[in-house]
Amino acid sequence: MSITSDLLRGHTDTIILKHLLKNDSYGYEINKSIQEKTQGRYELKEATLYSAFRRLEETGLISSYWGDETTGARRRYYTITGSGKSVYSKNLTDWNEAKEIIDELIKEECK
Amino acid sequence: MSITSDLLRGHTDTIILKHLLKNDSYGYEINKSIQEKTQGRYELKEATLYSAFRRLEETGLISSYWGDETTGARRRYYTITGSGKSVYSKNLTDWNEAKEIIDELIKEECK
DNA sequence: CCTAGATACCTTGACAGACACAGTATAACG
DNA sequence: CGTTATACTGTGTCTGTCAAGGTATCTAGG
Repeated sequence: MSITSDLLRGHTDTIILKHLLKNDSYGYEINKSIQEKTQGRYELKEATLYSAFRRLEETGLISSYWGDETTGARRRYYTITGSGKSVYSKNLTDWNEAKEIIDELIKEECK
Repeated sequence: MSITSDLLRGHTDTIILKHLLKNDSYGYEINKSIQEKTQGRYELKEATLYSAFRRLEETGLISSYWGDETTGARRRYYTITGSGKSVYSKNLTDWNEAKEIIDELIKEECK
């Protein structure tokens, strides 16, 4: 991973929720998708990913079911809930605000 | 604080380093400055701030000295080191990259 | 047939940053 | 003389991330 994980910290849940907006998905696929989108600059570590699933399910933002694959490894699919969708929206808003604040606080003034 | 602290996590050091670029400063002043700049939307908790100072000093990014105030509470002033300046620059670069990655990963596609 | 690699998931334990809470001390103001 | 503002410090806790290990299935190559 090329960028420090602390900068991504706190975004894991939002990243997952975003991936589930379009359609149900499962851990491995979400992670592959993240790697492709970022050209390998970022990947969720498995432990991080699956512990995020647990957290999100416990707080009711996603729900899950086992896929009915007759072949290959089993997959646990996740669905975003209504509450998950509104948390996603709020996180997007928060992120836009945070971005501004951080920029303001760390950018060098030119004078 | 209006935004969740996890979004700011990892930026504390950079925020402090940035404040020390212009001139030496001390904890209380830095925090006041942050609150003013963000119109109270963000403040570093004292424990966070002072433990960051300790961390930064241990890793040689800043150095410190006691002010010679003859009146009022004592102040510990901090100075950014050369190494601190280059870490600051790197953090700025990292942040710009992280911003793009996060945006790409959490923004809803319109189709 | 056997093995390596890709797919897919899970658990445990440790770490580090942020914070709540508590404490210390000085000066100004009514 | 008590409150508020200034200014710093220490202890202990919480939470997200990750390293490291494990399980199981399918595919392709030798």
